[in-house]
Order: sequence, then C-alpha cells, then structure tokens
Amino acid sequence: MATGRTHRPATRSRGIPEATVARLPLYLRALTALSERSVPTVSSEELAAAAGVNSAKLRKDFSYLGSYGTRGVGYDVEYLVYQISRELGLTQDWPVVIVGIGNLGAALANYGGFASRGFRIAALIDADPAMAGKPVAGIPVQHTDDLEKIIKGNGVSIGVIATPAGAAQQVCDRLVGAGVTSILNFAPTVLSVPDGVDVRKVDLSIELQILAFHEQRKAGEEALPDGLPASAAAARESTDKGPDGDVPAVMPA
Amino acid sequence: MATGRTHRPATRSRGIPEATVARLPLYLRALTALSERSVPTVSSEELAAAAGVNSAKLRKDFSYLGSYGTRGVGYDVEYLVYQISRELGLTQDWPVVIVGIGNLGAALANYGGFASRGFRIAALIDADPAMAGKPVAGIPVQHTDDLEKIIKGNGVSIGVIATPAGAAQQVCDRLVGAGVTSILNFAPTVLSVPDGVDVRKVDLSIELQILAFHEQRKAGEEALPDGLPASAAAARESTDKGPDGDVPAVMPA
DNA sequence: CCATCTTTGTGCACGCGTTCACAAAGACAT
DNA sequence: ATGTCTTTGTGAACGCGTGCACAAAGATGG
Ligand SMILES: NC(=O)c1ccc[n+]([C@@H]2O[C@H](COP(=O)([O-])OP(=O)(O)OC[C@H]3O[C@@H](n4cnc5c(N)ncnc54)[C@H](O)[C@@H]3O)[C@@H](O)[C@H]2O)c1
Ligand SMILES: NC(=O)c1ccc[n+]([C@@H]2O[C@H](COP(=O)([O-])OP(=O)(O)OC[C@H]3O[C@@H](n4cnc5c(N)ncnc54)[C@H](O)[C@@H]3O)[C@@H](O)[C@H]2O)c1
Repeated sequence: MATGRTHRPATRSRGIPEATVARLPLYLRALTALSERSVPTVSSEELAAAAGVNSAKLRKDFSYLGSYGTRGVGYDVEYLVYQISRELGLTQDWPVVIVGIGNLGAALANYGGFASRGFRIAALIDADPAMAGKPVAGIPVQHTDDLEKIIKGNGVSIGVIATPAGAAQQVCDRLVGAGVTSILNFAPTVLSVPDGVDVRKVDLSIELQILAFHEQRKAGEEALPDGLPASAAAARESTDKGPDGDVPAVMPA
Repeated sequence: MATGRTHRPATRSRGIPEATVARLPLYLRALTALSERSVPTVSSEELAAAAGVNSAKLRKDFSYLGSYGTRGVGYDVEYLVYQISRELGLTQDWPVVIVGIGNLGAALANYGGFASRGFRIAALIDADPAMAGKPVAGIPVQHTDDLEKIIKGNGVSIGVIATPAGAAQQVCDRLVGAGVTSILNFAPTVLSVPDGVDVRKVDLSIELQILAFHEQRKAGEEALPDGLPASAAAARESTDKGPDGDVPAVMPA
C-alpha cells in the first residue's frame, strides 16, 4: 500500500485467506453495533477488542480488502460496514430453505437473526405429510415431494439440513441436484458432495466433546501436573486461555 | 514408535494438538457406527473415508494417543472406541445446564444426542418466571435466581448459553462465578471470561455469511475469471473442493 | 522358517495463519 | 510550516497443521 506495488501475491489475485473470511462476520457485527451508536470511527485496537481478536490480525485482515483506514485516526465505521457487507455478499439477500422442520428446524425458522443479516427463509420443507401446510414461524411447511420445484422456483442456492442423520445424505443429494451449491448441515453425518458445492457443518456433540476433553484435562492437572512443577499448573492458565488454539468443529466437509 | 525413543516433542509431554482433539469426536462417531455393525477392525484408509479426512492425518492423529494399530491389519474397533472415549473424557458423564429455554434452548433440551454421548442435562434455567416449573423435555425449568445453587449442587462444570445476546455476558459471569469452567455459547456475542475457562461458540449467522461469501464468488467467477484463462474456472473446482481450507466459525472466544 | 504383501507410524517439507515490531502516513497543535 | 503524536499497513519470523512418501512391522501363506 505504502510502496504502492506488488501487493497481492500475484498468484492469488483476489484471494482473501479463509481465516480472514471467517472473521469478517465478527468484525461486521461489532461494526454494526458501533454504527447503531453512531460512532464515526474506530481504531484497530478498539474494534479488535470488540471482536475479540488481536489488533494486528484485524489490520492484516482489512488489508486484504484493500482497506482504507486513516493513520492516526482509525477506520470509518460506515464505510467499513459497507465494504465488509459487500465482500461477504450481503448487499443482496439470499433465499434459504430449511429441510427438516423438527425441534431444531423449527427453532431456526423462528430465529429472527436471519433476515437482519441478508438471509431470507424462502421455504420450509419436511417429509412428514402431517406437517404439510402447517405454518411454522408464519411460513407454511411444504412437502419434500416438491423440493426440486421449490429450489428452482425460488432460485435458492443455500440449503440448511436439519433432518435426522439417516436422511441427511439423501436430502443433500436432492438439494444439490436441484441446484443448491452451499449447505449448512446440522445432522451428525459426513456429507459427500460434488466439487463446487460447499458444506459447513454445525455439530453440537462435537463441541461438547471438545469441551469435555479440556475439562477432563483441567481436573487431572490440578492433581498431578505430569512432570511439571506445581507452579506450572497456575502458569499454564495464561497459555491456555484458548484451550484450543483455534481449530474448527464447524468445518467444511 | 519404531525406533522407540524421543517420541513426544518433550516440551509437550502430554499435548495432543488441538486440531487432533477436534477430530477425535469424528473418528469416535465413525467407529461407533462400525462397532454397532460388529466390524472387528478397520484400516486407516477405510476409517478416514468414513470420517471424511485424509488417512495420513488420521494415522498421525492416532499416533498422538500412543495408538495401537497392527501393521498389515488395521485398528481394533472396540479398543479404539474405548481409547478415544477415555481421551475425550467420555467414560464419565458430564452434567450440563442449559440457560435460556426459548426456541433454541428447548430444541437443545429435546435433543436426544446428548445422553448417548456422555452428557446429561442436569438442569434447565430461564429468567422468565412464567416458565419456572414447566417441564421441557421432561425436565422442569428452574428460575435464574437459583442458578448458583443448581450449579454447585450438581457439580456442573459445563454450561450452555442460549439466551438473547444482551443477557449472555451476564449469564456467563454468573455461571463462571458458580464454578462452571466450560461454556458453549449460542448467543451472537463475544464473551469475556477469566483464564482457565473455555468458551466455544456456535454462530449461525457467521456460518451463513461464510457460505454467502463463497456463493457470491462462485456467481462472480463464471462471469469473469478475473485475469485467469477461462479454463481456470473449471480447474479451480478441484482446488476449491473445500471452499474454505478449513477455518473455524465455531471457535474459542 | 522364509517370502510376500498389507498397512502402520513418522520424518520431512511445505504452506497457511499468527504475531511482533516498526517505518511511514497523516492528523492536529503550535 | 514544522514538529509531535497516534495509528495504520506490512515485512519478516515463527509455529502449527497437512500431506507425501517410505521404511519397518507384522500378518499370512507356502
Ligand atoms: N435439536 C437439537 O438441538 C440438535 C442438536 C444437534 C444436532 N441436531 C441434529 O439436527 C437434526 C434434527 O434434530 P431435531 O431435534 O430437530 O430432530 P427432529 O426429529 O425433531 O426433526 C427432524 C425432522 O426432519 C423431518 N424429516 C425426516 N426425514 C426427512 C426427509 N427425508 N426429508 C425432509 N424432512 C425429513 C422429520 O419429519 C422431522 O420433522 C438431527 O440430525 C439431529 O441430530 C439437533
Ligand atoms: N433459534 C435459533 O435458531 C438461533 C440460531 C442462532 C442463534 N440463536 C441465538 O440463540 C439465542 C437464543 O435464541 P432463541 O431463538 O432461543 O431466543 P428466545 O427468545 O426464543 O429464547 C431466549 C430465552 O432466554 C430467556 N432469558 C432471557 N434472559 C435471560 C437471562 N438473563 N437468564 C436466563 N434466561 C434468560 C428468555 O426467557 C427466553 O426463554 C439468541 O442469542 C439467538 O441469537 C438462535
């Protein structure tokens, strides 16, 4: 930027690192809050604190967007909100279908946080004939038979799977067949999809198991620091702040 | 192993990489399925396919557990199930409390997948007086006033937060104050906790936004490959299989 | 007991992501 | 204008995670 040349690695003309993409929504949320309080500018330090990340990381992330901060001042809140929204594709809104309207699917349907962020529930789909026509969150549930028609008719490219694990792959195949190219999967199964289709999964059990692992470790450690002096048990705390350096749990599949 | 000395980096006597820990539940699930089908052994290749990972990665992961595979044969399913369960701390069962029994909290309470994996819902807690006493999933909801008593009385160390974002930090503080050291947060907020407390968050909106980002990119790319020859658009598909190399979205905070 | 064949366990190299640390950019006051 | 002070943008080093590729282990059959 300063030097004004050979910015991007050249081999990756438009490539924003995945780790950065995953943090953009975090920044956007913090920025939106600031925007609502009519804060005009923020420093990387402040914003980083609000988003819960390192300020250097944040600055580097923004630099991939070709960021426009002002040295000595910080970033213009409104401008950044716009830039990040655009980068994430939130300036258009995305029709989403939820398949499997049980406990979880219904909760998702009732969740208000979608619309506020550029997503619109285009349809709710379930295999249970008894549910067909019944409104959930004001939207009538449609039967799986019409899945393809619904997807194509609404130009849906993002699908959410909240069916039992056993049905997930089959539902996935139908969604993909109908034109869906991004899937958010809540069922505890590994989905296989053709190239070009993105799958992210959210897995409750995995999250809890990871917590249990660290929990067990904490319990075991105070008993015997495993070759380390007793003081190390306390010292460890600082290193251990994220018991997990990072690591998915929700990840592509 | 083969050489039989200087295994662990020595500086990390008992350290299993976080990335590995995050995959253990995946392996465990695949192994459990095999176990139910009474399959006695699996090769790293087969198991890796079932878990959706690279076989070399899986072998390396197991090597951290001091794995006991048999060359030329594979791994003993039952034995591995036990080893991984023990490593994850699932041989004991963990009492969990869910705070905020709304749409999502109720869905979680009704979810059967907890008990089957070593977790037990010890209590449901909500601030709404109208909900107190009402059973959800067969468990009577208790009022927030008794939060500390409930946590301490049941020796709960894992808490799930499913309250509105505005209440999350406050609930978190009370949980931590009462002795909870692991938190799974569904509210879209950055929680701050003292050292030694683990927080993992599950954030729906972030997941969708990441999908939207890639979706937008796909749409834009077929129009103009951005300086690359047209063939690159197709070639990219293979590189792009995981649109995201990996990257959280559910992560510590 | 030996040969062959399968599959593990891991050394190694590579690439991504994180973090430090600082030069330069610019605001602001004098 | 000029100097000071704040904060960005990034070069560079480092560490973690991934995947290749292969030697060694051991099963299996003759
Ligand atoms: N409820 C939770 O908190 C929770 C937590 C983690 C994971 N999950 C997972 O999410 C999924 C849904 O959980 P749930 O509690 O809502 O289950 P549920 O049984 O309440 O709901 C499943 C719904 O899917 C429908 N369905 C079944 N087969 C279908 C098909 N082929 N096509 C379309 N719809 C179909 C059923 O009719 C039902 O309405 C499960 O895979 C579960 O493991 C749920
Ligand atoms: N429903 C979803 O699918 C979904 C998806 C993503 C994120 N979330 C997030 O999960 C959280 C819960 O969502 P929801 O749809 O269940 O909301 P909800 O409004 O249906 O439920 C919230 C519950 O929390 C209770 N509550 C409020 N303040 C409390 C406090 N201080 N202590 C204890 N309980 C308190 C309320 O009484 C209510 O029962 C929200 O933060 C939401 O953003 C929900």
